[in-house]
Amino acid sequence: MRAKSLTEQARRAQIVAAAIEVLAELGYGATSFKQIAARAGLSSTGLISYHFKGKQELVDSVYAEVRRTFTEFVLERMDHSATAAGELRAFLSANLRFLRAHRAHMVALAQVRPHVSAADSADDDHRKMADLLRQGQRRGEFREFDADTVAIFVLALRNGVLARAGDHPEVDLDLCERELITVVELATRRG
Amino acid sequence: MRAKSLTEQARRAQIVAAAIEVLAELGYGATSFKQIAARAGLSSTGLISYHFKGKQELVDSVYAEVRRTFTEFVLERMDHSATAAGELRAFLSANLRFLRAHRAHMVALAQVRPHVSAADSADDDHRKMADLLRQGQRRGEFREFDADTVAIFVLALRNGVLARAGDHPEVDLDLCERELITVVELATRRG
Amino acid sequence: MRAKSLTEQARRAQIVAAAIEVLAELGYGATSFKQIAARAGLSSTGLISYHFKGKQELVDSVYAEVRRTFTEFVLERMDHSATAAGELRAFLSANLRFLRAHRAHMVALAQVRPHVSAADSADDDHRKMADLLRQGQRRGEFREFDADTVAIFVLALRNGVLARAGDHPEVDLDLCERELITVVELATRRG
Amino acid sequence: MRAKSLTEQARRAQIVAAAIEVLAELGYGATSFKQIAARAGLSSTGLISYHFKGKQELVDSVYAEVRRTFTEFVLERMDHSATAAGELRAFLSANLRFLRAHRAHMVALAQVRPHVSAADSADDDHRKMADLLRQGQRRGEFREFDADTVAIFVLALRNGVLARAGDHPEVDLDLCERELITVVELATRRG
DNA sequence: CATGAATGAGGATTCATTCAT
DNA sequence: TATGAATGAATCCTCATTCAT
Repeated sequence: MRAKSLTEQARRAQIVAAAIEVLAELGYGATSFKQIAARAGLSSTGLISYHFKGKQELVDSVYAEVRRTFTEFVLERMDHSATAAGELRAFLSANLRFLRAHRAHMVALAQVRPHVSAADSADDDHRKMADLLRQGQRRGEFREFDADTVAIFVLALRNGVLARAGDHPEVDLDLCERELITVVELATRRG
Repeated sequence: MRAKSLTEQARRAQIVAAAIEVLAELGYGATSFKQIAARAGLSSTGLISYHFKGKQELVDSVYAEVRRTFTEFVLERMDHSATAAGELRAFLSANLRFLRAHRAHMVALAQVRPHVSAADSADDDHRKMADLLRQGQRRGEFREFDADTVAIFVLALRNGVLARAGDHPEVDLDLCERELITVVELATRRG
Repeated sequence: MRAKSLTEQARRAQIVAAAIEVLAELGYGATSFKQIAARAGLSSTGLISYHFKGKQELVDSVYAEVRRTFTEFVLERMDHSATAAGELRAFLSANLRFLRAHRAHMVALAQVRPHVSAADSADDDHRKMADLLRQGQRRGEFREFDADTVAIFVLALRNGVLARAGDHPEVDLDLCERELITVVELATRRG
Repeated sequence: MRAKSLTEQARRAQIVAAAIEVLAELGYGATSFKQIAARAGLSSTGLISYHFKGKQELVDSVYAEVRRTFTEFVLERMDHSATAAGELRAFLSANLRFLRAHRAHMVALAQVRPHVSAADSADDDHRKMADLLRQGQRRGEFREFDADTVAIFVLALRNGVLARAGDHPEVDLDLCERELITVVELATRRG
């Protein structure tokens, strides 16, 4: 595993970026190396194979890149000082804002997720969310519930809203954000 | 649109059933006529083309069949006499039980949905759910919220749970069902 | 080689008629058993295979039928009593009239000719035409020319006009007929 | 519409040449990518699809190539300085000589013409011929006739002779050429 | 590094034909 | 005889990948 040169890194990033755009526009099934190469302004699909061992590595790279961008975006907007409830709220907020800022990433993520080989890193999300919920329970902010199960719910809400909003541009994201926060609060708070 | 003979219907059903299995096991991308024919014990992919005008018709038929099975299953278990809250509860219950009874159908549905040509019948679901919620609001069972938005949430919960449980067999569906009902009740009830 | 029953004959005729229509409308390449069966109101392509040993026999039958109809039509309108020049004129006339009366047959003939297996019966035409020309020469009606070569020309004119008129409905067949007769007369007459 | 590299051009030319040979030998119906690839010494039909967007583009390319060769051949042998009658004679001459020099092209042309997508360029031929005839009439070389109709005849003669000679190698092309020129002259000249 | 030509497996689909009923 | 279901070869085409330059 040699270190990647700068050019190498730049090319990979360029290809991944193009792949994200194509995935968002055409969907996974229609996303071929040809399309990606065209979008990236490359003159040969061979270059993609040169930089990525195979389609799978490209898919995984796309996934990793979207995740990285997403995580960074969310982390910047999380409220770390405060309560678990506050963090949860911030998390949901950040997600909806990410959709507004990077819709293509969001759609590409949905397209790519079923084909990612990596030990499902959606599990990471799940674990972190469950931990946050448990923390809130220990602090007495949240009622008693099975944290793993409710973690599924919270992430399901997140994913579902993103999916719906991705397909239906008419969805009012501000309204959605407020209602989502309300719903999650009602569902989790103590008393 | 001629009537289909009995044999015809049987073959189509057999092919659709095989397609559902293959979709559930291999995913949409790997579901070729070859795979389906093999699974169905057919000697030629030509036979699929003989019974279905094209891949799209097969995909749509799979979707329709899963939907039919699903709707029937859910309807049998719905509580029509009672309150909107009761109906909502019954709906969620039925969904989880369907997953237990017909896991392959559920997974195939997820695989097939993005490729269905029919005017997105996910919108049907949405509309019905929103109507149910509005009815509950008029009857004073539910608090004030934007019904269309919360409909997104309820269906998102349903879809997310099914997806998660589809991938993670260790999920305790009974527990999941109870928590889900609790969460939705907390999120929607008045007061 | 058993004699064909009446039903058999009728069925064959029906299939051939349907084939002629399809050939005229869709061209040879798009003329499949499926199309023919549909046109003939048959419920199975198998029936075609049952009545014709293979596609080739059907093609040949179509050719034979069109030829038969055509020859009969032309013969009825030929002027047998008179001069060779008169016969030639009558032949050309009859051809153009046949096009008007049976355009589908004419087009189907053109479609089918390249695929007919029969020892090219276009040669028959050629031989007969050359004979007629030679007869005219012997009688002193026609100038000296190589009859076989000019036979090619006369038939070429016939075929070309039919082809053109088949494709271009705006062609004035009356005008065409007059000019054609004039041209052939100028080209063949003595002196 | 990017410029084609030299290799690209060469391959395309090679494939087109192979297609012409196959078309001439087997006819349109039997001319598959497989046959063409085999004839061209290619290891895969995929290569044809790589160089041509589809079968239609290949067919059109074959047509264009044959047309190009043909036009070039004829133009080189046309007598531009002289009378309309002279030009007409030169045109007919050149056509017959082309058949001798490039029989395969000629046969392939006939095979391919019905499947060419281009706005029927046989109409071009027709228009040019009619113009030539009208010019001759204005100059007093030709008798009065309907130029559009006689243009059909001239081209019909050309096509018919080529077709006949294509199928029947025993046709004496020299004789044919002389007779053809005589016939056309008799049919068109004034007085 | 980058190019673009080449490869061959695999895709859906159409077709004439066969066969049991 | 007639039906319609079944067959398997053949069609064009797309794809990821490889390789010489």
